[in-house]
Formats: sequence, C-alpha cells, structure tokens
Amino acid sequence: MNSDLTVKVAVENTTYVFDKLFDYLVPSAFTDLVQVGKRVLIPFGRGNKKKQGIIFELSPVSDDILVEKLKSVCSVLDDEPVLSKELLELAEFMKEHYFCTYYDAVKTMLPAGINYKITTLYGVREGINEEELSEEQQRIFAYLHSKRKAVKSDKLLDDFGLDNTAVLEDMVKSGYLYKSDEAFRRVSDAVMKMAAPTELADSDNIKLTEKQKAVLDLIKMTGGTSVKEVCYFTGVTTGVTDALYKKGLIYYYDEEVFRIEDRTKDESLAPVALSEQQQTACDNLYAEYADSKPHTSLLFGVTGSGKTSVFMKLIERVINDNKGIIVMVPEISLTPQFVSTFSKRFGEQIAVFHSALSLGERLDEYKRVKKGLAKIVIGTRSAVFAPFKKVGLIIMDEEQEYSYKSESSPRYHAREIAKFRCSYDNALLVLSSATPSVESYYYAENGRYSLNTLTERYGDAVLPKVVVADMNVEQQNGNVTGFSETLLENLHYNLENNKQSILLLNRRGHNTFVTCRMCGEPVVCPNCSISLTYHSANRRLMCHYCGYSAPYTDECPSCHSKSLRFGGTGTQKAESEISELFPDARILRMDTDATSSKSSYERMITAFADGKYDILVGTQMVAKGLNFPNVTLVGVLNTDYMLYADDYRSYERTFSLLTQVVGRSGRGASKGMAVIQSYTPDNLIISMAARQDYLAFYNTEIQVRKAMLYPPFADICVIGFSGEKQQLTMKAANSFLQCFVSHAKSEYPAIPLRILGPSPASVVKVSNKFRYKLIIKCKNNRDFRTLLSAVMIEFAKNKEFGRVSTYADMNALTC
DNA sequence: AGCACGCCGACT
DNA sequence: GTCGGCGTGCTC
Repeated sequence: MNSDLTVKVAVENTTYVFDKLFDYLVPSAFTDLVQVGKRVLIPFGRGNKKKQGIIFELSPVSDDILVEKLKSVCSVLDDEPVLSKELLELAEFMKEHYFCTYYDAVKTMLPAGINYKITTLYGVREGINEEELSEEQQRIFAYLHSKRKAVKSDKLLDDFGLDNTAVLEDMVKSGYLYKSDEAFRRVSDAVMKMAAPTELADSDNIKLTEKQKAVLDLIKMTGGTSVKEVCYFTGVTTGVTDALYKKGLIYYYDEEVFRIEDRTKDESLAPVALSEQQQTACDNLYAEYADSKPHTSLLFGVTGSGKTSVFMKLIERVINDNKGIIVMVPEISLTPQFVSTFSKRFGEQIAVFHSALSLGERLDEYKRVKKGLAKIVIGTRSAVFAPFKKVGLIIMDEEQEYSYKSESSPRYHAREIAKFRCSYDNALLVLSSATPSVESYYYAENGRYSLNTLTERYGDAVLPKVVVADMNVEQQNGNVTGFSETLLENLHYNLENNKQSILLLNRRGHNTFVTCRMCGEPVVCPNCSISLTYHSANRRLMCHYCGYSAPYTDECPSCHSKSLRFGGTGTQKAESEISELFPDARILRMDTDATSSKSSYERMITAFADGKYDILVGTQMVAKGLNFPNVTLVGVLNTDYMLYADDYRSYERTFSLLTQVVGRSGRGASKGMAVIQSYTPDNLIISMAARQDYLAFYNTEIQVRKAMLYPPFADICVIGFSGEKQQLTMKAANSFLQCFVSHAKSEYPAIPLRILGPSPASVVKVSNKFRYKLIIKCKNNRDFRTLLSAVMIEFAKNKEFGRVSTYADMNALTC
C-alpha cells in the first residue's frame, strides 16, 4: 500500500519551538504525484488532525528512518509545485535568520488567495436509528440527514447556536455521525465593504437607537460610504451597521479596492533619453548585470535627478533576456504615477503585487508571473518573492524606507531577501535613493556595493532655497500661531501668483493631546499608555495605537472638573488655522483619515495636480514620491519631535524626510523654496537637510554609529516581550536575559555581546498588553543565531511565562 | 500551541 | 465504582 518513498514536510501552525521538517510515507497511489514544492494534507499530532504542509524533500525509505513511526500523506493538494527549489531554500534561510517556522516563511511567499483552510465536516452514518439521542441531537441528525452530505462544522455551530463541538463529538463517539477534514480554498475578502441606504431607509416607523440613527443619517447623507469610514465618523463598531443591515435599512456591497489601470503600451512614447551622467550610471549597472556573478549597486541621486529614467533604460536593455525583473517601491498606493509610467512603456509585461488588490486579483497577477506572461513585477516588499524561475534584476527604490521591513513574523527586510535571490541567480540588486541608509552608503564607500552617483537635477530644475524659521523668535515676537512670518508671507505670495504649496505636519488629528487644567492629568487611552488625540471631524478622542475612541466631553476623567485644555497641533487643526488665515485659499488635507477609502488618495493627488487646490496639508504621505511642477513652496511645521525621538535612527529618518519634502519644491520651471520651522534651528541635521547635503550628514552620522556601536558596525537584535501582566512580562524579560547570558557564557564564550535592558518599549502599554525589550548588539553570524535559537527554545520551556509572548527581531530598524 | 493521556478527588 | 479536574509531554 505504501511505496518506499518518504517526504520531508513543513507543517502549518507549528510553533518555533517544535518546528522542523516531518517525515511521511507516500502511499503508492501518490508516487507519481508527489513533488518538491507541492502542498499535501497530512495527519498530525495525537489526534491525527489534518494539517497542510509543503514538501521540501523526497527521499527513499532508508535504514535511518524508523518506518513504523511514520504516518502517511493523506492527499496531494497541488497539480504543480507552488514553490521552486530557490524559494524553498529561501524559506530555510528565513527560518534561520528570522526565527520563524518553515510554514510562516512559505505563507509569506504565496499570495493569500492560494492558501487552503482545513475545515472539519460532519455527516450522518446511514442505517442507525436515532432514538437514544437528545432532542437537540435529533434535530442535528435530521438536519444532516436531509442535507445528504457532510456540512462544515462552523455552519453547524452557527445554525444550531452552539459554542463548541462537544455535542457533535458526542454523536461521533456513539457512532451516529462521521467527521472528516477537507482543504478549502479561501474565498476572496480583500475588497472594501461599503454600505448604502435601501428604500426602507426613509420610513420613520422603524425604531432605532441613537447610534443607529446617527449611522443611518451619515449613510443617507453620503449615499454610499465604506463601513470603515462610517465607523470612524460615528465612533461605533460594525455591530451598529450590522443591526441596520438586519433591519433592512441599508445594504452592503463590495467595492474594488484598486482598479487595475490600463496596461496598454503607449506606442507613441519616445525612447528614454538620458543625460550623460544617467547614461554612465546605466552603462555601469548593465555591465554588472551582464557579469556572471551577483552584484549589489547603490544608485545615489539627489531628488529630481531622474533615477526612474535610469531604471527604465536598464530594464529596456535586459527585458528580452528571459529573466525576471522586480521593481520595489515603498508604498504602491502612494506612487500611482510610478506604476502608470511603467505600464505605458512595458504594457502587459508588468504585473503589480500590492496588498490593496483583492485576493482574486493578487492570485491572477501571481499566476501571470508564474506562467512567464509577465516579466516585470512592480510592488511593495512582498514583490521580492515574485515566483520567477530565474531573477535577473531587482530594483529597490527609496531603499532606506522602513516599509521594506516586515514588523510581524517573519520579520524580514526585503533588502536581505533580495540579496539572497540575487546571489542564488547571479543577478543584480540596485538600491536607489537620494538619502540612502547609512549602512548602504557605508558598504558602497567600502566597495562591497558599487556606487553610481547622480548629482544633477533633471532638466532646468534647481534645488530650492531653504529657510530655517526659529520658532522661539516667533514666539518672542508674539506670534502664537504655528506658522512663522516667513512661511505666511510666502504662502500669501504663492496664493497671489497661482503657485501651489505643500505643508508637512507628521501628526494626524486636531489636537495631539488633551490635559486637565485642574489636576494636570492628560487624557490617556484606557488600553494604552498614550495620550488620546482629539479629532474635530468626528468630535471624538481617539487612540492611534489601538483604535479606541470616545465622544469628546469637557469633563476630566480623573478629577471630573470641566476644564480640559487642548494642546499640540495635528493636520486637522493646521488645516482649519490655514483656512482662517487665508479664507480664499482652497485647502486639501491628506492623511490616513482623509484617505481611508483607497480610491480617495488617487482622486486627491489628481485634483491637486490639476490645480484644483492651492495648499496641501498632510502627514509624511505628502513628502514622498509626488511630482507637482507647480509647487514652489514647502513648509515643515514642526521638525523637533521627529529629531528627538529616542531611537538611534531618528536623525537618519528626519534627514531623509526633510530632504524628500524639500525636494518636492521647485520641480518645474520656477525656483522653489522651503521653510523648515523648528525650536532648535541650529541642529546640524536641519541645516544639512536644508543644503540637501547627504554626504555631510553621512560623515557625521557614521562617526556616531561607530562610536556607539550601531549598524553597520554591529547588528541590532531586539527581543520583545508582551503580556497582560506588567510584572510577569518584566520578569520574563529578566529571565530571558539570564538564560541568554548563561548560555552564551557556557557555549560561546568568545562571542562579543553588549546587552541593553530589559527596558520598557517606547509606548509601554498597547491594547492592554505591556511591552518590554532587550537590545542585543551583536554580530549576526551563524554562531549568534544558533545561540539565540537555542535560548528561545530553552526559554519557552518555562511554563511560568506561557502567557507572555516573545519574539526576536534581527536588525530591527527602531529600538 | 493543541491535544490526548494520566493520575487524583467528589459524586451516583 | 466513575466522571471530570488539570498537570505533563509530544507532535514524523
């Protein structure tokens, strides 16, 4: 019955502690079906519950496997392997580097829509009389009998109002029912859920609660809104919308989240024309691409130097080589212009990988790549896993951006994955930025990466003039608005001359905190240790960490006096202040609140580009990647809190953001200007960003990194702990530290280590969980990873800390 | 993490 | 005598 073939399978839903490849026998019927990279259904654990897994290896039965201990594969789920040899090896790499399970790694490489869900089904056994059953059991029996086939357990539980399967299991035991596990394809759910009123909505003879009335009014007013937005404005959960739905007053529909734009090639497009400098860079990159060894190259070009044109030309030269090309951008919905430029030139040959696509669309794009129909993948960090047979070129635009790092398991950085794939396929990795990460520039300087520099702004554009406004002086002069005289004058000038302006304020909401005049207490989130932000759009206090919100009242929650005071300016307040100062100005606010329905982002960008607004106020999303020739003024309202965040990368991050936003100004024919407002105008970072002087910044920062032993001179590994009990979580962190130190001393006495902490995370409580961390400065090599892995497994044996969750983050960007 | 197995106390 | 309480250890 069984062939003498076995498979090594990575199983889903294991934990890191006992994750490994498990051996299974292959029944003879499947001998020709099993293949490395295909998924299978296998029995697992004492209960032999069916789980899915993926085959990593085929091997004949040999003496060193105890065949009697092996179970057999139940079924083979795929017709074709879903992962290549390369990607399976990558999964092993990820397990070793990011301390995740094999299957976690596999899951991140596959589009969500391809994933199976294992579901238990129940059905009746024929020829049994049901006299001994309870009334409820008889009803279930009759129901299943009438269905004539097995029914999913979720559906049964739902229909009979049960909260567990005990009754069903009972019936299985006594032989009335049988159960089976089957794998189902996940159904698409990534569309945006919208709500609209029905004809019934206007009838007033239906009783509604206050909240329901408010929600219904809003939906009627808009005619059709995303449920998410409705909940934001009225501060309710979906329970209220569901109640309206049940009463038949509204209906739900799905809106395509992201319309796949026209992919037809624009044949009339002129060939990409490059400046001499761009051409040199392109030629150098091509030479490295054509070499038979893997290469990494840094393309360092000032904002507006036309890095995209260099990519285009390079891709044109290599597209017919039959190797995959991956182009990564930090956030695709923020760069619609980028995608359309590519599709005009390469048409159907591109595929877009993007989290806002529906599951079905994502699956389609994935298949087009797998079948070789698309040669270029454009997307966010997950695009790095594009299923090309062979990769030839990977481009990472704005390589310093944090969105390339995953903040959930597996905590990978797309740059590392890209390096893995390039060395596997002898491909070229191009890192591109106006403000590269300090590590990348360091490696370029030291010859580990090659370096191409673009110093000229493309066309006639010149760098904007930058003024730093000292907000202390403004305050002394009696200016209590958040806008300096210089900024106001220039805004005024731009309004009169039909030029556009962008204002950056990296905080959303109206007021960023609320305190009590009587007791001095700030109003904080009940679930998190963070001040609540006042939002004027819905008149609520909101928590930006856990989503908690409460209607604003002027009563202090601590002392109950009615003397709350607002402080701190967010984008909503800046918007209203500007409109008071310039009543005729057309102002557009852009932040995650205003763009919560995805299509609105693109609509806003287009409207601003078309000159329908004069002033754009927004969070960092206004600073990146946009190209508006008519913008000649950029204002940064408050730089200081970005600079003085307690993080070793806050200077790097601030420099990058300031440089980018300043670069938005003066991209067209007229010279631009930027005003940076600060209470510490002498800070070097500000003046370096004002001069767009990356090298000065780099040379200062690299000294600090060296002296303080930060990347690239050491690797940072953060061990995070979170749990509902503060004391226990702290204790777990301490205990981990001890465990780590003793292991290190006995097993690897030579490893140099510096450990900081345990210390509380910057926001210690989020969603009622307390968070602590250990920071380990180390060398990320095999010895260190083996040590850490052993400690994690050892530590998990500690039952006392079962309710504290632990993770390791190698090369954490923030700590 | 689940989940079956085992070894003790309060019940018909 | 037995039902079920949770502690313990394993997962091919």
